[in-house]
Amino acid sequence: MGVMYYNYVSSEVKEMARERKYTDEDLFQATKQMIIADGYEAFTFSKLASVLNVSRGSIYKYYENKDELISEFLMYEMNRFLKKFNDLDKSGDFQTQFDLIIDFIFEQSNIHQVVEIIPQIPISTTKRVEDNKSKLSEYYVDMYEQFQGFIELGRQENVIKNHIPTAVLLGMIFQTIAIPNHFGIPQAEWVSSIKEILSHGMFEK
Amino acid sequence: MGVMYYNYVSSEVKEMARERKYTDEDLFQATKQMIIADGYEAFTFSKLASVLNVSRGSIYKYYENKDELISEFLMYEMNRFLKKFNDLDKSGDFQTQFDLIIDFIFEQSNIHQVVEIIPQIPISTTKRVEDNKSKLSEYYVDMYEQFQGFIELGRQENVIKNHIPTAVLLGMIFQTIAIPNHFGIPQAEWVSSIKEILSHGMFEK
DNA sequence: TTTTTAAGTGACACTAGTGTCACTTTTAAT
DNA sequence: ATTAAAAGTGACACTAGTGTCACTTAAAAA
Repeated sequence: MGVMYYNYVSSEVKEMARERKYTDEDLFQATKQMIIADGYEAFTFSKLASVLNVSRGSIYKYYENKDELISEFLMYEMNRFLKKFNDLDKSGDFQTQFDLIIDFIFEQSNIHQVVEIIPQIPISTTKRVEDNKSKLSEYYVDMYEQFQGFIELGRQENVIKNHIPTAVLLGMIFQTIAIPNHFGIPQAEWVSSIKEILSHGMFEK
Repeated sequence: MGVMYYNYVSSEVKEMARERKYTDEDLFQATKQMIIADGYEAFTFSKLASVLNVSRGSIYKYYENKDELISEFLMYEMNRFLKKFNDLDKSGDFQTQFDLIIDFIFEQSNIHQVVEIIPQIPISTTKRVEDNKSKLSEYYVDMYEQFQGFIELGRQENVIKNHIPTAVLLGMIFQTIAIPNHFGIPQAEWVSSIKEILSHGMFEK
């Protein structure tokens, strides 16, 4: 079963005990920063506890270990991403949606670094971690299918070249958001250049 | 300066002592596998020693610590890559070179994961590491300039769109080689699809 | 055969992180 | 005020890795 949070709503709960020093959001936020900065291996309970200004022991009240915490964090992030994605306006034609989706992916650009963590979680001893891992791969398939539908629309409208496999198209779109902008080109120019290349290539016709 | 290797050639050396159990190439090869598989943080002398079937202590004969070993490994890899790159035929027109270079980068696709390690080496206490880090950034600039020259050629021949910044073009080219081919599309189709998108985009004209 | 010397070993003391748990603190309900 | 119970703490025993060093081994040269 799950942990009983301070804001848990249930007729069973008669007492609330003391207030928490940090919310799940605080914890996931800190986790995200740490994982984006230094990756999965460098993440430790010790560092997390010191960022949150709590004792390391208190985190064990909610998560048995690092893998469990990170798998819960990934669930939270994936959920958040998919919810926002589903809220996008799907009514326009392909060109409109293409713009909307590329802009959205750039906005959510760290989802890339987050998703890359999934395969790094080792085979776990605890059920909660294994459950989360299988749910995460479902989410991944869900996301892939959404994007596949989008590509399908492009093919139907004869905007997208039919001989290029969907996997390549989606791979390109997702990978390009991770290009490091070392030279600090302004975001607007950066995004529009990438849209231009994805749409019509680098070459003059 | 440096360590005296078993195959060191010098009039000073009168005796060779025992043969080494592993060459630098063995060591760098193992290091590469480990870093590509699990990243910088997960790399330990303990694991490396057990892969090489030697005692951990013997590695300290050649490298003071992990940072030093990895910085030496990166020097070796960068050197190897740049040498091969310089050997490419630079005589053809832009289209010919474009094909040659994309194919080459795909062949050397793990250079990407290797180069990404550079900024992860922390500020070091030892001179050898700091020297290597500054040499590595020189190599990086060198590499960047080579590719810049290539883009320049494309612009002169009016093949490449002039309004797209070089940083975006190079970023695109380098990033696309890292797209994971999850669905196992045959290499030839994969590469030609990516070339097609880079050159003329995903859209029908 | 003996000597020299680099290569390699494994034990030692050390550090950073883990997971646990008896204990203290805080709060809401009685 | 008292009490129940979750939140939080810090000390403990443990594990995995680090860096060092006196020692053993092997091979080339004398």
